[in-house]
Amino acid sequence: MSQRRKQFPFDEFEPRWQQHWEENKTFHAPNPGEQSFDPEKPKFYALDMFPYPSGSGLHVGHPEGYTATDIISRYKRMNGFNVLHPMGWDSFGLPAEQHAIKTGEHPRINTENNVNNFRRQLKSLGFAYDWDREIATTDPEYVKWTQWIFLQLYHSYVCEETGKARPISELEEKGLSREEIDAKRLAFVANTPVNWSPDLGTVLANEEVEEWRSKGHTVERRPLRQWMLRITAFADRLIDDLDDLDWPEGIKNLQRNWIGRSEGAEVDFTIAGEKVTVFTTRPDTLFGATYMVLAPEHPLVDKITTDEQKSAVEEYRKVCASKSDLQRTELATEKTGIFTGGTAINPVNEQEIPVWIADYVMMGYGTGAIMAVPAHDERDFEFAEKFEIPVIEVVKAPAGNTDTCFCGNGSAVNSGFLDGLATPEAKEKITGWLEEKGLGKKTINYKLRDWLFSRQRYWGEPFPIIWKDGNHYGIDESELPLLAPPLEDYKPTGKPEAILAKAKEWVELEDGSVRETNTMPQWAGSCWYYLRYCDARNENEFISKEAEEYWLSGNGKAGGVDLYIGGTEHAVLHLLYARFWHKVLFDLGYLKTPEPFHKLVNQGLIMGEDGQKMSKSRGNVVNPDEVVDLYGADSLRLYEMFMGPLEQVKPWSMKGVEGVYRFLGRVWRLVHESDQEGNWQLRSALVDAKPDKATNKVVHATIKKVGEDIENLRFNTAISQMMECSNELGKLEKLPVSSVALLLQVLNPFAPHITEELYGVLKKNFKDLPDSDLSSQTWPEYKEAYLVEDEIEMVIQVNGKVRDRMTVSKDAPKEEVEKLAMQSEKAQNFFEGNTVRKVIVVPGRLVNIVAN
RNA sequence: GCCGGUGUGGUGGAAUUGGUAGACACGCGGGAUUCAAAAUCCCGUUCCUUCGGGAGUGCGGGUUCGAUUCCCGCCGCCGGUACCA
Repeated sequence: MSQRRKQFPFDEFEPRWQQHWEENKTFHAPNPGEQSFDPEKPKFYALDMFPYPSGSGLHVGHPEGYTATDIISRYKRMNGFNVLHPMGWDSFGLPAEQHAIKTGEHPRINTENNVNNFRRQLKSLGFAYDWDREIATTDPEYVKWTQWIFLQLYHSYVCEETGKARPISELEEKGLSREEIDAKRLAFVANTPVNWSPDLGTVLANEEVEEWRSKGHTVERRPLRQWMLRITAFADRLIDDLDDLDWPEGIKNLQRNWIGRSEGAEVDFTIAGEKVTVFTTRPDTLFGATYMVLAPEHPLVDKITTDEQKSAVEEYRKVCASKSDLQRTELATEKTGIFTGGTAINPVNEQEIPVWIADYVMMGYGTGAIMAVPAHDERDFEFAEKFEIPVIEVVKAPAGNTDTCFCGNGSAVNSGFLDGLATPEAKEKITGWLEEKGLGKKTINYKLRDWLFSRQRYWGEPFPIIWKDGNHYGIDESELPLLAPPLEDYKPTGKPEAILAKAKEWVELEDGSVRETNTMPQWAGSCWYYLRYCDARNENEFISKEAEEYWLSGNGKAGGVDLYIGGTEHAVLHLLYARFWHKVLFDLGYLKTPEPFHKLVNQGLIMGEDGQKMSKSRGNVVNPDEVVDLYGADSLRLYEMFMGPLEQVKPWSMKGVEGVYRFLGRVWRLVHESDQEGNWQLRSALVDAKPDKATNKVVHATIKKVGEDIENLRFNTAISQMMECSNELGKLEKLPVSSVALLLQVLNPFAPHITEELYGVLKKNFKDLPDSDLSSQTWPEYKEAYLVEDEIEMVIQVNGKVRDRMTVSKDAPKEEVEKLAMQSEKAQNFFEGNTVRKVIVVPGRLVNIVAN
């Protein structure tokens, strides 16, 4: 292939056009206040999930989503929108730090090298980014505002009445004590069991544990003093507001499940005179509770265990403690547990039931204790079977149900005053009864935990916090950004102590106070980057009011980003965290929309040519540089979009790239032909003449379809339509220039280089064409009149099977169409001798003759 | 187990307010051009067939004049998630 002559000189003109766009700032999006800003223009904000600039550079998965937003952006621009289409770098991260550990070199250097490589690669693909807005989360100016937003969280609490974030100063005015205030902050310090990874030298958020475990790192639980963000205070809003977003239903569900809201009741049992509260979603089954289970770690276990059970209980607790959470769930093929010897009193009927401990009850969810109703809970049922505990039916299943353990809604039985009530009513009644007697209350539980926000790493934003006399204080805004000092040695301390503790001079301040040494997780920067793009160079605010109002206006929609494209891997973490921060800033009055991203689209993974996930170890990774080198940027862009539907998983194929490359070659040869020496010259078939009917039809059908397909993100079918169009134009002996120009114009968002180049050739030779680049022309309008045909082909079916075809006038009345169909000899062969029962005429499509 | 997605030629895929299944490409076969090749252009390409036709969109039913599309019941694959009480 490398020996082969190129079908068109992409290596010459692609870099030239890229330079042209850069020098002319063609894709600069003016902000309010700029001279070229036009307040009349509607805005469109198309956002890509910014990449982590890894050392290995871009792979072909990156440009999939980027090309999609690029096509939309160019298309919207041509339709008169002021388009915000930015790019930046999520540049904090562990690999740069590990590089620093190995080399002793500051991670900033490695990060910058990687960013430079990524930028070079992206520019070589001709994306219409406004590079004036480029940001990196590691830039000191960016860190400044990340820390500033943290301080907003630190200085805020959630008002219980309104559920909204409010400034801490309100609590001070009310005269709350330091402790009381600290207990309400959105950013707070907690001494809780955390996920500590010795070999990573840091703690992890619950959400991150699985990812790192799967990469082979160990994670253990231990209590540590950590910074947390009170995301649980926003749980309901994070669920409810999903309804207003145009997101894939699957992603919304993932978030709902992650937050895991469940309504139920807390019920107080009594064990040895002590109150023990359990959480249940089925308070209506209280009469069927035949035993109780505590989590092995439950603090009451020691107290209630009888002497004869003591050693067995100790033994069991030890086994549980040695298992990680993962093993505990993975090995859960069979229920295990131990009787404590103690009993609990069921508040509803004063009955004594045995108390067990078992590892299927988790200390971290609900209250760490459950009432077990084996008749109506599969886990309890399995456990009761194994340990021969009585099973009492308290919910009558609807007729016909054959479940051995019925867990659905039915009507209450064996339940005293609840008998006969349907499950929902029974729930309500028993909850009311419990509340009346002071034995329990209605509660909502969430799986979502508060966000563990501190890390012990070097390459992250330091907390803008100092400690004095055991209290923490936010530093003054004027001291931002607070950057970490360079270190001699970036190795983790090995202890659960942050690396920054090594920088004694930086940590210890003159007045005796010390700096917080933890840093923020990588998520911090990506929580608000879409805001910064709107006003990337603002030195006084994280975003100006004017920029915010213009770019992030939802225009009636919940979120200001009009289109956000990226991978599913961020379905929960990034998208949940960013929504959380956005809501805090919204409550505090800095933002006008309650949600960040109105429309979200997930691009499907691009697999290797072998159908496997691309990975270095499999050796099936395709580097875009290689593709650009062989076929050019336009071919890569076009192929990425032609592969299949954007959201679908699909395998890479170099043969497929060659296919679209050949198509672009044919487009090139609509305008050029080769002379004797093999040089390209203007094609002699090109004429400055009016197109005929058929040509107009295909060209205008293409304008229509491509426009509609872009709006619906169906790029693959848009491209096949353009292929058909160019195939048709290629057959013409006299090719009207205006038709070629129209094809180039609709192809431009997909393949911007070759189309601009060819249009440049055309306009030089045909002076009637508009004298400007395609990128500054408006999207062409199609003429409906060209699309309709006078004569149409209709199918003749007999009993639903195609037997013949006929050509009729488009205005032919039904009766005439039917008559013509009945006259078809081919059709007659199939219904001869049978009775014609009816004839169905679908105008413009077919006639079906039903006969038997 | 639960949630979401998906199943169409040798391959990627197209077609859904129910109306010609396989658009557009890839691959393959044949031809033109060439000393030859590459590139290019043209033709063919779901399967079976006694050449009349018949079958066909994961499988089995149903609704309908007509189902890839709607309904019921299964199966496979991909992704996520899991003793959450």
